[in-house]
Parts: sequence; C-alpha cells; structure tokens
Amino acid sequence: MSNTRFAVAVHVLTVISLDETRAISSQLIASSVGTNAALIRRLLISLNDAKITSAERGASGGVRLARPASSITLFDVWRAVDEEGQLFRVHPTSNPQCPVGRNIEGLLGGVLSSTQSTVEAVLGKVTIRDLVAKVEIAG
Amino acid sequence: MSNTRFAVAVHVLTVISLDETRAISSQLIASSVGTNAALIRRLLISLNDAKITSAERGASGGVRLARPASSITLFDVWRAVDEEGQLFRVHPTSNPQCPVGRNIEGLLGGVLSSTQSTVEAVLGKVTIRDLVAKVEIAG
DNA sequence: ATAATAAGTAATCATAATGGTTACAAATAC
DNA sequence: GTATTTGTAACCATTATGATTACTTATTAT
Repeated sequence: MSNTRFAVAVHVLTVISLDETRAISSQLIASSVGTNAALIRRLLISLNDAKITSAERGASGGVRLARPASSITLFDVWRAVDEEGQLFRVHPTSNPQCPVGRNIEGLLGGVLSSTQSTVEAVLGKVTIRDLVAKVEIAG
Repeated sequence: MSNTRFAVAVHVLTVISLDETRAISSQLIASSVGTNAALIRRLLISLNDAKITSAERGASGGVRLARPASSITLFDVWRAVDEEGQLFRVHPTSNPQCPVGRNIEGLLGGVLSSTQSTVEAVLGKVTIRDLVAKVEIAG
C-alpha cells in the first residue's frame, strides 16, 4: 500500500461526521481534502459498498454516515478502501530451483499475516468518533 | 510502501545465510530471486550501509552477513531498505481553512505511529536465522 | 414542468514509482 | 595480465496514482 486512499477515506468520514444533520456534497469534501470532487465520489463508492456511508442524489443530496461514527473503526475503513490490504508485497518471480526461492513466499506469508493481524487489531480500536472528538477539541 | 524491496531483502539475506562459508555473488542471488544482478547490488547497498551485510569486490568476491543471522531481525531489514518506512501515506494538500483539513495530519500521525510501532515489535521478533531454519526443514 | 443540484461513471492525462536492463569503471584474486 | 565481481550511472517500459473533464441519471425546490 502506497496510495493515500486510506488517509483520504478517514478524512472524508471525519468531515461527514462533523455535521450529521445534513448530507455533505462531494464538492465540499473535496475542498477540505484539497482535491477533486470526482475523485472523492470514486472513493465513496467503496465506502458506500461497505455500508459505511450512504449517498443521496439530487439537490440537497450528498453523503451521510450509514451507521454511528462510534461503530466505524479505522480497520473497517482500511478494509473498505484498500483492495489489496497487504502491508508489503512479495517479489513474484522467485526461482523454484532454489530452496529459498521455492519457500520464500511461505516464509514471508507467515510474517505478513502476523503483522497484518496486529495492524488490524490496532486500527480496530480507533473509531471515527474518536477522531471527531479530537478535531472538536483541537478546533 | 508498495514495493517488494523488503521481501527481496529478506530473500537475499536468507540465501546468503544458507552458506556462510563463502561470499555469494549478486548474480547467484539474482537467479534465486528471479531478477537482475544490478538490481540486487543496488538493494545490497542499503544492507551494507546498515552493516547487515558486507561486500567484497573482485574474483571470489560477493556478499556475506556482517553479523550473525540470529541477530538480524526483520525489523532491522525493514528499516534498512525502506526509506519511508511508513505503512500508509497522508494526502498532502489538505485545506487548512477546514478544521478537519488542518488537523487530519496530526490525527493520522498518531494512528500511524501506533500501528508502526506494533509492526516493528512483530518484525523485531523474527530473525533471519529463524527463516533459514524453516528453509532447512522445508528443503 | 422546469431549473438547479449532486451522485455515478467513463475517458483521458500527467506524473511518479517500480522494476528491469545495459554498460562500464574500480577493485581484487589467481 | 586476466578473469571476476562489486559499485554505479544511465536509460527504458510498465504500472500506479492522482487529477481533470464531461456527461448521464436522479432528486429537490420552485
């Protein structure tokens, strides 16, 4: 993972959560993130699919949280927007003639899954509500 | 991080460790990884700088471990080869006019550093020696 | 009804990251 | 001296990433 999708998704959700009384337009979100509305809408497709947000078309439309901010963990967000969800990649062309080459994937697979589950545990403990609270304090 | 440098570096070190009686050429390593010798040498520069490996030029030259395989953790390797060493990136152009825009970096920074240190703890527990042992068992 | 608004989505572009390759100088062993 | 091997620069192709425009569809407000 070396894109900013996760960070942007968290940003988007935090913006949406600051005013839950109305739907927020992708244009407004985009101006907070400092990017394009279409790009935000593309990202929102993943969040909508994961039932984290829901979108309404038309005038006075926009996006809302689909469930309470306190129930949305950063792990949920990560899983929703990062297809691979892998912390690191394995080189794909190892030589099976070499004992290391034919075992490396399994070796790293074990390490990958243990780091992965640790990260998931950490991200699972932080919710969007937590972040919103910090923004409200920081101002 | 979405490159394979970490995985390749681990592969390289495991290959080197399989026969510590002699220096291993970048060409031999490259054929196990399934890539180019120059690319391996480029990666080895980072490992040499970190004093994980040492290289000898000339005929019968090559690369050796600079210290025991049991003392080289995957965290050492990760730190050596991954410049950023960041699990995820933050979008760089947030709008400071928005309360979320001007705080998001701090919010994510906290999450980043806690996931980061958890991952480091996990990687710090696995050594190259452990991986070599598994290769020796698997064959 | 009509106009205005906003999501959904396709198409395209520029830039950067990544990995691969060639080539050659410098160092070393024999 | 010759063969070998690292160190390193230069360059290329491919892919990833983010940005942008533009259009269709859906919905609200008047």
